[in-house]
Amino acid sequence: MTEALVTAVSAVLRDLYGWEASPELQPTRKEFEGDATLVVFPFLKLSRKSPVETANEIGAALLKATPLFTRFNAVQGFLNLVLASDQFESLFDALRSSADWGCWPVDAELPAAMVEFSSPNTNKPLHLGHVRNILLGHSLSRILEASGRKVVKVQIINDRGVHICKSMWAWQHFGDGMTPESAGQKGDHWVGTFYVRFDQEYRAQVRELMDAGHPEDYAKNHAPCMLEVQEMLRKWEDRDPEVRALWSTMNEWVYAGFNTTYKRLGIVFDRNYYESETYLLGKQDIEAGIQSGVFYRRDDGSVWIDLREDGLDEKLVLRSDGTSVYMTQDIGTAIQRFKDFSINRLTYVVGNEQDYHFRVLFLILKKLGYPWADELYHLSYGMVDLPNGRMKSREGTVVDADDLLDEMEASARSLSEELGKTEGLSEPEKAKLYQVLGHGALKYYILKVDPRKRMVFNPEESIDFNGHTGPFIQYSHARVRSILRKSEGLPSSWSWADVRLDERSKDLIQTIYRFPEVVEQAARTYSPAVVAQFAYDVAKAFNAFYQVNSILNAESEALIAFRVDLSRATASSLRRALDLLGIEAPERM
RNA sequence: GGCCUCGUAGCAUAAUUGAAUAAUGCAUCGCACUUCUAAUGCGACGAGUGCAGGUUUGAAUCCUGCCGGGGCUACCA
Repeated sequence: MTEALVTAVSAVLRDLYGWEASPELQPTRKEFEGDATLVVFPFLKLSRKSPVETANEIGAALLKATPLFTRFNAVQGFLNLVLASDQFESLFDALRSSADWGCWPVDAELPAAMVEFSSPNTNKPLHLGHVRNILLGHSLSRILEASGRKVVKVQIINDRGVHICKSMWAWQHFGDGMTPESAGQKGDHWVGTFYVRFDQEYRAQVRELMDAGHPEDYAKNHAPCMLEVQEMLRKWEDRDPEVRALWSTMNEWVYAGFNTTYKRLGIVFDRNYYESETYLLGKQDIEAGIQSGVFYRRDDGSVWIDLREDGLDEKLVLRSDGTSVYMTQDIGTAIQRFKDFSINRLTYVVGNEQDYHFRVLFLILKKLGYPWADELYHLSYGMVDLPNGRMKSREGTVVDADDLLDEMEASARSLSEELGKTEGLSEPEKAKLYQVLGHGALKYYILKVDPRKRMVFNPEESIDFNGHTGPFIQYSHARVRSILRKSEGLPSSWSWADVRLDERSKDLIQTIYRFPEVVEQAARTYSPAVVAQFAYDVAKAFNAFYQVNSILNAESEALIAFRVDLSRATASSLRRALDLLGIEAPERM
């Protein structure tokens, strides 16, 4: 709803009842006549009349006060207002006057917003869970940019610790000196096989020790391979050149693999943080915090914070031997980031199993007195389940990201060829199209769900191209573009004097008009799902319009020109909305 | 045990953060292509929102209890 409507309605409410708050106008449900609806229940105590009488009273006053409305009807406590046709005309004038309707100009003065996402470990390839994380992080970044912020995208790579030492140990023993190239494997997958190989070896050794009569605890702590891995970790920390060399070689393999997947998904980071460089951060901040009384040291030397007054527990921030825990490092890294960049906001895209961690982290930073602590946000997304339950690596049900993308592209190919839609395209064009469609299906399937909710990933539904899906929206876009291509050279001038709006056109205009509010809401609620819903609404509204209105064969030249303009606005809104989701909009499909 | 979270048609998701007869898609059944891409549109069928109370003019949304799923509860997060 436009400003004008809201101000007109509030003026009348002030006159009538002395009501000062801003009224809530909502779109009228389709089953009633009207475009905007005012809920009148809140005014009953002031009007001291029945809901219908009150609605009629307000409606009559509005008609008298403003030309914005032509009619109204009162149904129970709902006042349905019919907008004057010229209101839709000005909506359309507004939305097509802007070259990028829906995107707010970037405020260069404002510090950037940082978004951390993906943040993988370097011991195994990316899987479906990372995919949700990555898609959310990327889309959120785009949405924040569209809402007028500069954005800094970062990931923190967990490149050190026992996990990578396990892979290193296994490669030393079973790798035969082979590299991803010589093995013909993607680097992250290659390293991942050694992580798995280590686990097999470890379990065998534990079993052996137990068979020799040792208790389970002992066996787990004394398996030779595990002792060697721990020794390797110690050497890593002592910067042993040999260990460090192998470590960086294997991590490089992994990064090459990750980068291939990121590139495929269209993901770019502005800055990578590596734990090997940040894991010592935070200790000084803890010391400082002890001085200021935020933390306290126990007799054994460990350092804690007492959050019981805040409804949480006591939390360790430094071990008794002086080494860090994750919290220590996260405190230091957050502080570091505000030094590294001119930012005033930091969002972590991390699964909801870490809700507690982030509550504590943010609270600690607040207590340490950082003014930006209020601008930290944990976009806590739900786990991705498969139709038969949770992904379990031990049961081999983990969905690999690369495999998934392959399957999506293959499905797009077979479906498109079955429909015979790709005649005349070169093979590279086809490959590109199938990638765009397959990824579009996957991305939309994941992003249309509220990030906070746990979701079920059904492989069969995810490759669906009909209904509430990415390809449906892409298809709608392609159809509009096809019409626009054919409209080239036709007369393009028209005026409102020659055009009267039908209901479908009004719906379409009203839908597209919401774009800026949608972006604002998506940014405010950190929810790409809001944009996903909008894109679907636009596609549906256009298809409904298209079904009953001929565009290129409309009755008059003016009407053709108008409808072409409306189609153009539709296409660009669709393209931009999809772009905010990280989805490409093909010209034809 | 404590804390956090979720429970909406057969399935998957919505519901502008408290408003109208709970929306959309899939599935099922039916209708519409000599017309700008039918990967489309239109219609039918299908839930009263886990259960029981409460607050409110009004509750899927808020409160209480119970049932059920998930997460966290380590000097790992």
